[in-house]
Amino acid sequence: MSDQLHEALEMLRESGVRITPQRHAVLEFLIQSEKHPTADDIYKALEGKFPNMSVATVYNNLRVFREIGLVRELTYGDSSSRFDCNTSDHYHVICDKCGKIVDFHYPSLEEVESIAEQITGFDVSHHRMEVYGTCDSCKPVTSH
Amino acid sequence: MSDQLHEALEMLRESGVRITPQRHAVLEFLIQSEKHPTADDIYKALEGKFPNMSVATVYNNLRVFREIGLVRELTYGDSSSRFDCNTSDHYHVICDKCGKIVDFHYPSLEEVESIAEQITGFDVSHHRMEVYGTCDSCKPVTSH
DNA sequence: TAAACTATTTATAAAGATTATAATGTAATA
DNA sequence: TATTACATTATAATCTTTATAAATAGTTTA
Repeated sequence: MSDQLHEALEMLRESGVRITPQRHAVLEFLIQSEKHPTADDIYKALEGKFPNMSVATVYNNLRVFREIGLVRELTYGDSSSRFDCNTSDHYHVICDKCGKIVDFHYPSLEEVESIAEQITGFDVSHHRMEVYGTCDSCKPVTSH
Repeated sequence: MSDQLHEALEMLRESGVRITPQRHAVLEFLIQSEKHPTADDIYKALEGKFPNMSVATVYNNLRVFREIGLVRELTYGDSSSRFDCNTSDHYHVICDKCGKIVDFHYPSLEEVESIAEQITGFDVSHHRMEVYGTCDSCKPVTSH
């Protein structure tokens, strides 16, 4: 079992949240997934193991995880939210063509936050940023 | 009639798009609106003038405007898209409490784009960024 | 101008994602 | 064990957006 899963389970315990088989499975899938799955991705992936599991269970658990701070919900232009359990600071690069999402580390844009505070008078709490483009596999092949 | 509306109508003409009364009204509302309305906001705002107008018309026209490049569609965490006809480069600061959206000018983060290109191998086309926090009217009153 | 064609609107249905509800099941506690 | 609280399931409901088909209006062409 990965360290990350261990830590996550510990966080659940500390929050007084029961660790049910379904909850464990959703969490495990999220952590081992390199992608950033949608609720439906998770639901489909666990269909084999839990044939009777309800979509509502997936959504409920994702909400619990989000409230505890275990996962981040990513809302892009497309219809459904994606879930990311990598809570370390990072940004995402998203392919316009195939929707692939790649993590991308960059020093946090703290200056933007403080300038926004000065200009707008908001108490700034956080920001989000994504970069869009065409990934390697979607680039047109150059002809010679 | 505002210059911006004039320009927008000109762009529609050049694109060979008919300027119907409904289309004109949607565009006018978008331009005069300081907010960043949802499709439903627009629909409700024009109910008086066009009692028979269909929601589909609002969506259709917003799609047309977007395709021409007259408006930007903003997708945040909440359920529905918002539409912004300010096409000049700017970012948004969003209030976590009341949802207010304030425009905010900041030099474009071109460095981020080029670094993302180098790290990920994507052909980067654009990026998005929003800053979140609490606006002035939603700040708790400090007690002395 | 009349006919033909095209774009647009309307009304409605359908799709898709998410949330709410109620009943059932399961674990924790006294 | 009885009680309570939490979770899951199944299902319905909600909400946003898109699709479809019919009706309408505008444009083009003969």
